[in-house]
Amino acid sequence: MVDMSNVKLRIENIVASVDLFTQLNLEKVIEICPNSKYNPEEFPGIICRFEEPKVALLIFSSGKLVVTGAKSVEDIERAVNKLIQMLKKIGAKFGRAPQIDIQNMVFSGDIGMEFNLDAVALSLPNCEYEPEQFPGVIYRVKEPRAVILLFSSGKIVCSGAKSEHDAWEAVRKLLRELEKYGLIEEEEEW
Amino acid sequence: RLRKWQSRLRVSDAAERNLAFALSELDRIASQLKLPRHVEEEAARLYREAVRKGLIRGRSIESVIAACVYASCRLLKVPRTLDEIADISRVDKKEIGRSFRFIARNLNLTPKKLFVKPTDYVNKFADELGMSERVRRRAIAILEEAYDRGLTSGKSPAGLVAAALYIAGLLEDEKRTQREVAEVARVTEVTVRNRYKELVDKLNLKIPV
DNA sequence: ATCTTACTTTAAAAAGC
DNA sequence: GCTTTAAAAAGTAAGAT
Repeated sequence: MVDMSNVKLRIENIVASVDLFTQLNLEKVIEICPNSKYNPEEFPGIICRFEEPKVALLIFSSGKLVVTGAKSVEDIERAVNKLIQMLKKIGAKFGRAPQIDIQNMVFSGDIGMEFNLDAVALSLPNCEYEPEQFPGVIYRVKEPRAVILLFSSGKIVCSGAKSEHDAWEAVRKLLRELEKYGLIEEEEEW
Repeated sequence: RLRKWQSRLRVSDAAERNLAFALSELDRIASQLKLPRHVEEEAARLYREAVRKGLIRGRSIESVIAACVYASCRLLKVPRTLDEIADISRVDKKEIGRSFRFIARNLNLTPKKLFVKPTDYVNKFADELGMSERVRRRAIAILEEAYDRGLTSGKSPAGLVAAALYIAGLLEDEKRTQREVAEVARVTEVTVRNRYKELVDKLNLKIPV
């Protein structure tokens, strides 16, 4: 069993796609969104920012949304409900509850140990390490699908997971591989 | 029947034209960088393999050729910075880097195969700076100790070599300015300075004043 | 020289080019 | 493929002071 007791993960960002099941007139929507931007020439959606909960929303005429920057699923639900209340004042009708799908979760974390990334890159299969271009090792986990960036400090970034459980599973797989190739116990002998 | 034949001819025509363009671009880069023939040949081989595996889709021929040149240099241990290649390519460094990582992933060019010893970069930069064998040895010794002390992970190899040569130059009385080493290594003076500070501090190097 | 700001990498969706 | 959005990691870069 891989020891995960010293491993930490902290959620940094959640991205969700949402369907409100209502067509929207973006020209009208702009006027009720305080800090928003809408340039159909460069991007087809309204870019709107909420301060509470602190998220950014991309609003499309199809009634679909992308909500980013949230630190919890609850933040996303609150943001969507807040937007719905605003849209109701502008006359939008909602026949059914919005559908919210978590698409991506980004975590920052710490494995609690330093790494010699040259050694990791030499023995860990299917990893990328180009220190001239980026300081971390890039490791792709197939199942659950996620990508982990591993830095020499032992700090990590895990993205692509659709749940916290998947993120932990992905990190567990990375640790199993690191252990399998003898990259875990180092410390003194670099 | 005839139509099918013609379309096949057209397809092979386009493929040949693309290959001819790619190889002429490769020739141009190889001659400007004065690359040895075997490096150019390996780059051509990598490019044909990339085409065979359909890795060009969604990427420009020029970025893939530049990426193959860089990969070939790495595989054959002929030190060249990505910046040098980007200088003479129409594609920017970022795009070449992306294509390079993409073909490396798909042609099984592992970090191990692509690894170029810092020693090779020491010699390349020292050649350009006209520095002695004594300075090179000293720089390599500094780099080895830095590696053993865990000071190199995640850092730019070019920046580390530049700083090591700068320090070795000071220690062996063959000084080169930070600006000079930064220029050949294609990093900024600030990077040389940062690596220099860390190496001198953590390896307790005594720099003559 | 040092500071601040910004960009490199990862993931994913939205509608349209 | 690209466009836009958010956020972290650690390194490097650029422009200002």
